[in-house]
Amino acid sequence: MLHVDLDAFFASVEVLDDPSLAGRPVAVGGAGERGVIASASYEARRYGVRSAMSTALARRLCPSLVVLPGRFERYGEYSRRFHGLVAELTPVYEPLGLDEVFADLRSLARLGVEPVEAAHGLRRRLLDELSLRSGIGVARNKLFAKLASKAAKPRVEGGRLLEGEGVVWVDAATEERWLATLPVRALWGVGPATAAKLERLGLRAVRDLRGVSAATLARSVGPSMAATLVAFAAGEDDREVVTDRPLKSLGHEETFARSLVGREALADALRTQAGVVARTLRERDLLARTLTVLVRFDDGAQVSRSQTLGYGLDDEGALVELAEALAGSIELAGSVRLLGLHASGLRARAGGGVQLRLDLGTSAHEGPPEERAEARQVERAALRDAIDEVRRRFGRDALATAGELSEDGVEVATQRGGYPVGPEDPRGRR
DNA sequence: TCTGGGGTCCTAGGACCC
DNA sequence: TCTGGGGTCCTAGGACCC
Repeated sequence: MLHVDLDAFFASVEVLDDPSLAGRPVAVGGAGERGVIASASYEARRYGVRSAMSTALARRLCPSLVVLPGRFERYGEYSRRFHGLVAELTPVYEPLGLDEVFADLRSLARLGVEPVEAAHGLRRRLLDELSLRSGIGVARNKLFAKLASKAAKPRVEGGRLLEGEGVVWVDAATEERWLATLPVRALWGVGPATAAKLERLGLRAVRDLRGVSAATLARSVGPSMAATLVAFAAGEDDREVVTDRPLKSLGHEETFARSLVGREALADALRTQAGVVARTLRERDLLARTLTVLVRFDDGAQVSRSQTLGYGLDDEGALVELAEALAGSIELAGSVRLLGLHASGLRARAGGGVQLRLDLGTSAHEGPPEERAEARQVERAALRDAIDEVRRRFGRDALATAGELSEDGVEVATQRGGYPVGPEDPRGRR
């Protein structure tokens, strides 16, 4: 098993696109008061800047830090090229996020290819062809490969940057001894909460987990995590490389620089988010059967409301309607720091088209509420497809819905017999 | 001046079906 | 009239990953 982890990926892409940043402490993340660092160059890490740290703290540690907003489409381009190089090695690979991948080299090994040599070759190509540095772990399973890639990376000690080995191979003789000394927190799936529970049982190192029964662990961390811990502590990990994982949910959430007060502000933000989620669904030809609205208040309390329908949605109007109903069932216990909208229960929109109802002659639908809602949804889907097609051919601004116009603060045209058309339009819009 | 935004998986309780 | 046990699906919340 191979695990490849790109060094400081987002920050590295920014430096590649703007060489004047080379050698300077660079971070990608939110710049505002509530911003968080997503990626930091090693120059920044020398000052103690780390990902997941608040930007405010990072700036205190490193006043010269260059903080850049994320350009995720650009990172996606680099990520696809990264995956392309891995794919030339083997088709049996599994991305984790944009900057990591597992690859199963067993079939390659049967052909006589040395996994460690393959790892060195891949690392060389990433550097030569994409100018990206990486750490690669080679081991018996995912657990050790991931631990090994971490060990292969550069690290900061006492403000000094130490070069990594680049490729680390964990062999059968050393893996057991090495694993025993690691803190439980190093294991996949053990975060702050689980580590604290284990600490209360007096379990700090992986070695401590050995000899503890799954039943004992399960009382603290649940049956699933207990089974995982027992296996990992023994160095066992039977997780396979899964080459195509279907997307299970997608969403959009936003932490506001200034918390929202009142239902009106919440509804406005929700409409914007429904637009983003609807567009993403349509871009990927997906329908969502479940919608979830998530609210976090200023005091940190978090509440969610979700509903599952008997049919899938991808239309902005329908998403807005449902999202507003869900948000309406949340008691506003203060100002809203974060608002999120998530779509799940995803399925492919068959053939890029929509099954029309045969009795869809007019919009005066009859029948039970759910059927009427479904009929409206089908109509909207057809309308939305037409709008998407017009915009694809003539540009995003070629056409706007009344809803979008009123959000812009532009007078809606119905009162005037039509929306103004032509270059003489005082608003400068066609 | 505490902590973002993209996701996955697990748990527990309730409704419902056979 | 009261009842078991197997199962699925939904909802809400939490932990974790990058």
